[in-house]
Amino acid sequence: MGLDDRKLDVLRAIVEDYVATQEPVGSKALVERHQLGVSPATVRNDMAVLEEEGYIRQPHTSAGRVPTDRGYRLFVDRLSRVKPLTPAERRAIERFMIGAVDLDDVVHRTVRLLAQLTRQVAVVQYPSLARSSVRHLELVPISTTRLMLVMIADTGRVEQRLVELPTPITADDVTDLRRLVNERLGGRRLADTPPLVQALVDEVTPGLCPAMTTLATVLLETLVERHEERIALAGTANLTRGGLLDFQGSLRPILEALEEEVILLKLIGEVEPNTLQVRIGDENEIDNLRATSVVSTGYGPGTTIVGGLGVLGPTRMDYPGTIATVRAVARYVGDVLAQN
Amino acid sequence: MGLDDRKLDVLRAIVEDYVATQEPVGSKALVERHQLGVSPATVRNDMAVLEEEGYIRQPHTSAGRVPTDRGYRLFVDRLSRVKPLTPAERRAIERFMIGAVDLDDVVHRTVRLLAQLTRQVAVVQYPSLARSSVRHLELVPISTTRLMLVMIADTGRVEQRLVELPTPITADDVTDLRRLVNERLGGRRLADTPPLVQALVDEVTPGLCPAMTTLATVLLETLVERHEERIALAGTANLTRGGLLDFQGSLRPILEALEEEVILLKLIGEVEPNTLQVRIGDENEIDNLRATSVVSTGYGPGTTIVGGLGVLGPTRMDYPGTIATVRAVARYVGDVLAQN
DNA sequence: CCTGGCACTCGACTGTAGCGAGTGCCAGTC
DNA sequence: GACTGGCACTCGCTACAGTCGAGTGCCAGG
Repeated sequence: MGLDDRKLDVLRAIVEDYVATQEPVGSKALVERHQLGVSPATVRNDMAVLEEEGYIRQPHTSAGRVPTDRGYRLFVDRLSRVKPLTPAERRAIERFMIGAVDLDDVVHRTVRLLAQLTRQVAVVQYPSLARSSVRHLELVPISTTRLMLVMIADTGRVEQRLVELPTPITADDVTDLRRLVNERLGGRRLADTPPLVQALVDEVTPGLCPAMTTLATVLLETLVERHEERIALAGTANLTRGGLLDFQGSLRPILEALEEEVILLKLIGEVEPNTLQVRIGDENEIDNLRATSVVSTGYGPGTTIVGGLGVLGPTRMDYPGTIATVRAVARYVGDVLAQN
Repeated sequence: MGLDDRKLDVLRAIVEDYVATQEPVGSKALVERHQLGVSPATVRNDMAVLEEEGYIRQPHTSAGRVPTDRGYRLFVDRLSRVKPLTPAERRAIERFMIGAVDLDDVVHRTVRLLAQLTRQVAVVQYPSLARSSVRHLELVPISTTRLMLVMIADTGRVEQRLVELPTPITADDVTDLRRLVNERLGGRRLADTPPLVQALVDEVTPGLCPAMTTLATVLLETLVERHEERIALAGTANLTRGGLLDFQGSLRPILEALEEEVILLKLIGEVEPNTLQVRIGDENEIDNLRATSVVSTGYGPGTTIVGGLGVLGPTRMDYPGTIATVRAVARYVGDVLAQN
């Protein structure tokens, strides 16, 4: 397909104008607002080609052009120029993180910051347990047949769970158990623990066996299998910007999708190192989100990745700006985590 | 003001029909659908009086009547008949809680259950720390100058916070500190701890004094003053039911309000024992929520109250049903908590 | 005090007409 | 061969007039 430079310029201009005005853009307006150096008629010819190739379309016969998902894709891949953050934005990012006291706090601040800067819906995954190591396991006796199991991961996450023991247990037993599980599991990656946990049961003195078995079950179940992932969300109110013009008036499916943790995880959880993903409209696998775009990336201390974060908005979004912000915030959060 | 029984019947009929159909209700339709035993003309006269008194109003001159906030208020206070839960609802509530493994789980399940049953936005406050007692304080050494402080409350809540020590500390020191804080604070209501924490600093051996001071600061700051309250939210998608007819098309302010924890707390956090609150439209103090009603109550094991829960929806809501559901769910959650 | 009847109001809907932004095409120019 | 100006055409949007009907208020009579 012969898309010469000018046609690409035209596409870029269309995307930029449409994103800015939210209105179909016509040939005349285009030459007025951009230095294309040609007449409207020429632009119209280019537009006809772009439309044939599926990069833009006309909402109605007598309206201007609007980019298609494919058009946005081309724009993102080849046409968008990097948009550096403004000093104000940089300052906002830095100021925002000062005084974060724990992981919860960091995550909450991050998600709000992202929502505010991009003026879109922001999603931040807590550091994934699957990518964490055990820093410490604490057993707190609640009663003789009840323990509170607290796991502290190296990423700062803390998970707890009540353990109902089949037989009573003494304080000394608890100390033994605590030492044992920490010896064997401490420092290990959570993903590697299942076989080790199994082994623990065989290793324990007969008297502690029932307790250890229960404990092992809980460990495996809670920390490895079940809702191991947590997610924070902010900025849903931003969906209503653009007064229902985006999303053809129905926020419903989007809000529904955003309530499902599983879906959110799919959106931002599957990240490759050093990658920033942009999923535009139809490229999203979730039907409810076919009218939205998602910009996501991974974050973590240094070069490792412990979780994902991103934003979701109308396909008509400011891609260069959003991409720059998401990338910057991810990097910054990584730095904050590295300090701990 | 002379509102005889029939006028009240008329008001009730208007509220019920309007809630069901979402359309202004006229005199003719009213006599057809309810056994009022009088003619439309009579009903019209009654309506005129009700309108004068401010209980109903006409959207346009030639339309039917719609209840005002004041009308709903009267309806809720004096006219609504108790609507018992359906067996299906009872079953849903019970089935929902089976297998809840910890407090987080209980809260999440509850909020989703509420949203599902009432088809509205549901809000559940975690058991308030202010109303909790300290069950156990755990100090986990992360490095020689870092401790993880974990507080376990009797309500099941677990809060953690990283403590950055000014001077290194030995494992034995940690043991001493742990014993000391638990001795003095264990079993105490969190609200009563501040003076005790202060006293702790003076009581410690000189070598531990700097560490204890820092620890005390963190304790006071995190556990008593700062974001001590947590909140879970679900069902925002339900705001879009009724296709933008409620809320005159602008979800914006509502979504914005729902993102503010402080606001949510105001909505459901201030509860008297054994009370169920209904705030209708204008009765809400928050401007953004003037078009909504909130039904909330407290919950807790036995007769004590540890937190609030409730739902938020359009003023045009099924009050009897919502009230019954909120009450039932609150009671049920209390029972679940009592078991722990 | 209730009722049937009647005139009236006014929003919702329909159909028509004019406007204008935007297009596609074509003949002419560099 | 690529670009341009001109022109006819399309079609959504707005305004306006007309009709319909649900619903009302009022009044006279039972």
